[in-house]
Amino acid sequence: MSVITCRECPLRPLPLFLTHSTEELELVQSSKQRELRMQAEEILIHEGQTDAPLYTLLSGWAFRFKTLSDGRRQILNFLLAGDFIGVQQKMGDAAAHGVTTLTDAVFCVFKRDALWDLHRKSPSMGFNITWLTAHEESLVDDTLLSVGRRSAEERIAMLLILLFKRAAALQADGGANGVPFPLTQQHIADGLGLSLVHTNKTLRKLERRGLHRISDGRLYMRDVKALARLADLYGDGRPPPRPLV
Amino acid sequence: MSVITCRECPLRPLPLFLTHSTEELELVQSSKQRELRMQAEEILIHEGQTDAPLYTLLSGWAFRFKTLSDGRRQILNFLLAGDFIGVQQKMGDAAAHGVTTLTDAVFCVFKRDALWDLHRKSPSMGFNITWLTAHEESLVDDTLLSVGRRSAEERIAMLLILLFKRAAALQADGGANGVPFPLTQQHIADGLGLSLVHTNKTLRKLERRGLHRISDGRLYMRDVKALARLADLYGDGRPPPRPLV
DNA sequence: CGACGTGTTGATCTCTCTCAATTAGAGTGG
DNA sequence: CCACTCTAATTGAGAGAGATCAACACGTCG
Repeated sequence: MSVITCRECPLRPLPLFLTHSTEELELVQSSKQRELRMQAEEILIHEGQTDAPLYTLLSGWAFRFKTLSDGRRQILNFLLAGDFIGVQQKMGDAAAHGVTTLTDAVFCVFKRDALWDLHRKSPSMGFNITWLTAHEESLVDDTLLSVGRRSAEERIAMLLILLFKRAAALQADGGANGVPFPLTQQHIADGLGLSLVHTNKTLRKLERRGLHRISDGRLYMRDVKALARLADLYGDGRPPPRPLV
Repeated sequence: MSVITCRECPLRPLPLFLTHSTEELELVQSSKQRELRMQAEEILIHEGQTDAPLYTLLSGWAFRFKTLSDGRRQILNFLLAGDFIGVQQKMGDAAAHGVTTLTDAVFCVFKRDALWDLHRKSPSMGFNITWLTAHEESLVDDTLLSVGRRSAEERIAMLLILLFKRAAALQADGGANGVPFPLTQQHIADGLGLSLVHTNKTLRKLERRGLHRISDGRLYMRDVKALARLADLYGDGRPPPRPLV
C-alpha cells in the first residue's frame, strides 16, 4: 500500500488546511516518518508512556483518556480526522493521557521534534498549531462545563450535537443521512462522567422522545432544535448567557 | 505609577521564562500595549465578548469560567502569575469563556495580533506559546478527570494539592508557611462541579481529619501524603495506572 | 452451541443536591 | 457605641438524580 504524501493528503480540502503553500507542505512532508494503520480498540499511546511521537489522525475515530488506579476512566475528548495528537506532552516527558482508536484508523507519524521544526521553519504553520491546540482546549472546556454543571439528559444532548456537527463536517452531504457513530454506550458514559446504566436509560429516553436515533453504528438527528434547547446550547443567534450582575 | 518593561518583568526569574534573549524580550515589549490593574472580583473578559485582547497575568489570581443561561457556572481553571489569557479565542471571534479576578491583579495587555507577531518574529517564543497552551489544556484535562470520575472528597483533595503546588512554586519558601488562598467555597464548588453546601461539608471533614487547614485566606497543608492518597494522585514515584488488560 | 460483548430494564441504594436556619465577621450609618 | 446589613461559612433534614446490583435479550464468533 502506498504512502500518502502531504500534497495528496485527504485532509487538504478541509478549511483549516487550505491556506498553506506547496513549500510548507513539503516541510510537513519532511517531518513525516510514516503512516500507521490501526484497528478498532487498539492503544496508540499508553497513559504514562514516554517519548511518544506526534501524530495526525488521517481517518477514523479515536479518543484521549485518563484513568484512576482503580480503573475509573474519563474520556477527555474524541478525535476525528484532522486532529493533532500528542502536543500536550512536554518532550521527553510522560504522556499525561492515553489514546485509543474507536474504529480502524490511519495516523501520520511525525518525529518528536517536528513540533519545533515546524515552528522554526514556518511560523504560519506554528501559529496554526497553537491555534489547533487552543481549539482542542476549548472542546475540553465545553465538556468540563457539561460534566460539571449539566444533568445527564443535558450532557447527552450536548454530546450528540457536538459529535454530529464534527462528523457531519467531514462528509459531503453534511449529515443529511446521518453520520458514522462508532461509540459504544460505555464510551459515552466515560466521556460524560456517567454510569453505563444511567447513560443507557437517558439515551433511550431521548430516543423515545424522537430527538435522535442511533442504529447500525450511525447517528441520525431527528430534532436538533429540541436537543439544542435541552443542552442549553447557545449559538446560532441565541443570546449568550446574561451576566449575573 | 511606572510601567513595567519586559526586561524587568517579575516573571522573568520563573523557569519558563529564563531562556529568552534580550532581543526577544524587546519583541515582546513591542507588542505590549499597557498594564491593567484590577480589583478583586472584577470581570476581565465577558463571556461572549468579541475582540478581547491578549493578556498575561503579572500578579494576583483569576479564573476562566463558562455559565449556562440559568446561571450555573463552571470554573474551567484558575490563573496564577505567569499564565496566558485569551489564546483560545480565534481572532475576531467571541470569547468562549469569561475571565474574572479573584484578587487584586495586574495584567499585561497585548495587541490582539501579538500572537501572530510573536510566532513570525520569534519561532522560539511561538513554540513556547504552543507549549503553554498545551500545558493549560492538560490542567483542564486533570480537572475533567476529577469532575467526571472522582468523588467529592477526592476532588477536593486533588484541588488542594494542585493549587498548593502552583502557588508554592511562586514563593521563595516553597509553601512552608502556607500559600495565599483567595478562593471562597463557592469558587471551589464551581471549579469542581459540586454544590456549595456539599463542598463546605467535605472541606470541613478533611480539615477535621487534619489533612489541611484554611484560615485567613491562606492554605496550609497538614498531610500531603494522605491528600495525595485520597486524590489517587500518582507521580512522585508511585506507579501509573495499570493498563486494564 | 456456548462464550462474549453490547444493549436494555427493573429494583434498590447512596452520594450529593436543595431547602432552611444559624453564626461570625466586616462595613455603614446614626 | 450600637443597631443594621451583607457576605461567607456552617450545620441539619429531607429529596432526588444517578450509581450499583441483577437479569435478560440479541448478535457475532470460534
